[in-house]
Amino acid sequence: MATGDNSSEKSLARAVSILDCFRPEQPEWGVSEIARHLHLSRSTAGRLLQSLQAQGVLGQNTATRRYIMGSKVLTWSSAYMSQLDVARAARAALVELHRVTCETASIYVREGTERICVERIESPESVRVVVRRGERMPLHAGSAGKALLAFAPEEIVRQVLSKPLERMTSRTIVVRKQLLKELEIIRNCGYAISHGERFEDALGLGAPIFDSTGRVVAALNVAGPITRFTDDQAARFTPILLQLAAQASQAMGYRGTYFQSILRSE
Amino acid sequence: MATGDNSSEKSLARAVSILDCFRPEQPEWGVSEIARHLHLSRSTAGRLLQSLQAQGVLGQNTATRRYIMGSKVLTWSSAYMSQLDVARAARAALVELHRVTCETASIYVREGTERICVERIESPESVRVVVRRGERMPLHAGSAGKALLAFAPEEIVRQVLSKPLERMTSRTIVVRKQLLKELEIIRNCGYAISHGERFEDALGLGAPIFDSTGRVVAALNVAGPITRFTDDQAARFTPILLQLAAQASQAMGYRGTYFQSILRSE
DNA sequence: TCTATTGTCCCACATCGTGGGACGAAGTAT
DNA sequence: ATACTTCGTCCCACGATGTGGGACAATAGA
Repeated sequence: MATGDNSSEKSLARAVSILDCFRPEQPEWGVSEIARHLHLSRSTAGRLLQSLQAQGVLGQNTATRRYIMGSKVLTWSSAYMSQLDVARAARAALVELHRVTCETASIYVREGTERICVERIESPESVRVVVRRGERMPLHAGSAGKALLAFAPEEIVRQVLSKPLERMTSRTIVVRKQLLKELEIIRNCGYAISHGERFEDALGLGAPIFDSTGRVVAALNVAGPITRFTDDQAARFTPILLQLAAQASQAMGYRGTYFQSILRSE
Repeated sequence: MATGDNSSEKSLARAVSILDCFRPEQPEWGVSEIARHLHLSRSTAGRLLQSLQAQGVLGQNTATRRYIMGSKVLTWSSAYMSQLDVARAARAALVELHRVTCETASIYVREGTERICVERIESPESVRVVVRRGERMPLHAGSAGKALLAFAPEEIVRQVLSKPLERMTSRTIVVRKQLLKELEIIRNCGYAISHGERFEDALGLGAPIFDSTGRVVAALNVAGPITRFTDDQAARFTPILLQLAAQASQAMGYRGTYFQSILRSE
């Protein structure tokens, strides 16, 4: 997956792997640095970087001559977002969830056996859960991940279980049987709760968003530090979360009665 | 600018122009469609699209075989954002501005003689100002644009004035002298106001954010439909906007007294 | 049903990308 | 200050790599 040499275009593949080097942890790269990192000659690395800059994909710190991401990728990502109508449909719910809870609220979609944060509003508090748009996380850890997994096709659950469940914190569920039981509970409750399974010391709530065909297309999530986001708070927010997930599902064209049956039984 | 054939890499340039086709207005493309649009042979277009998909840059609607943006661009854009520490420093201000006003709040940075929306929280209302991350707009129209321009280097002002000022709405300032006078006023007030200059029927407020060297690095903006966002409201929100711009500037390392002098004189 | 258009595959050709090496500039240690 | 390393860029000959035409089956539309 790291070196997908499946494609024929070599220079293109290299350009992509160059772009992949630019990450929040290290947003700036020099020519030789890239060359070393990707085992390229400096000529090649330099020329590719120049080309990418000429195309506006990369920018350059004129002082240090080091390269940084360019603003073009923002435009691309907005194209991605608009095609993902989940994000559009769920945005109102996201804003409302954030307004009510004042905690970090986010939306995840599943891609294969991972989930990706496609939108998020962070808590204004200085101690908060931080997630970045585009960040990938596992499905088995964290409320949003479990919510996605609980309603995913069986095939996906099988794939997730076929590999060892990576431990993210001391409370991550790593026992297969326990995870399956948890997914069952989630299907009954309509939401998932995570006590520090993904981030130590954080509590998270997650609920599925369905589309018109009844498939899960996303998970709505809110998470905060346990010092502030207590179980009492979580209990208060749960019906709101479900209400908003129902509303977002409706916006996606969902006409089923899953949420009604859950909310009635509460 | 459309066909930057400055770069040597041909396939790379083509790949980039393919990616540029994916826009919110048309997020899905077929092979032949792309080939026609960019005057490529179907073989070439198809192969490039396949490669881009293999790299994870594009996705594919398996039913229609048409291509869409892939989630990788989200990761790239988060690298761009993190390198832009403006966004980080100003996020708290953005959230607060949105919370207080319940209108669409956004952050713009200048790039050449344009501005780009790098972050935004949309109003939960159904009638609202809509801007997309990565969207480019002119500097002379709209509150955030004028705020950026008012504090930009003279060279930039000259460049903006050297071309005709494009009319975006009936109220856009298109007379050079009038724009210069407006910029003067903005420097005195510390903020810019736009009555439908960029979007017809919208009112916007914009304030500059400075960094440690005293240069403007961004503009903080809030905008809403005039039916709801009246002049009275604007007057109430102005000191808050200035306060938040001051706070964001401080987070960027600004130690000047510009905002104090403005806020004192109010 | 027939027809037009789609996406994919194959292949010969030459264009385009490649890496080695040389160069001056900038930074670092002595 | 000098010597040394490391930086980004440039040049160039070689050949790997990307190219477009055409054929193909599959699909969509009439």
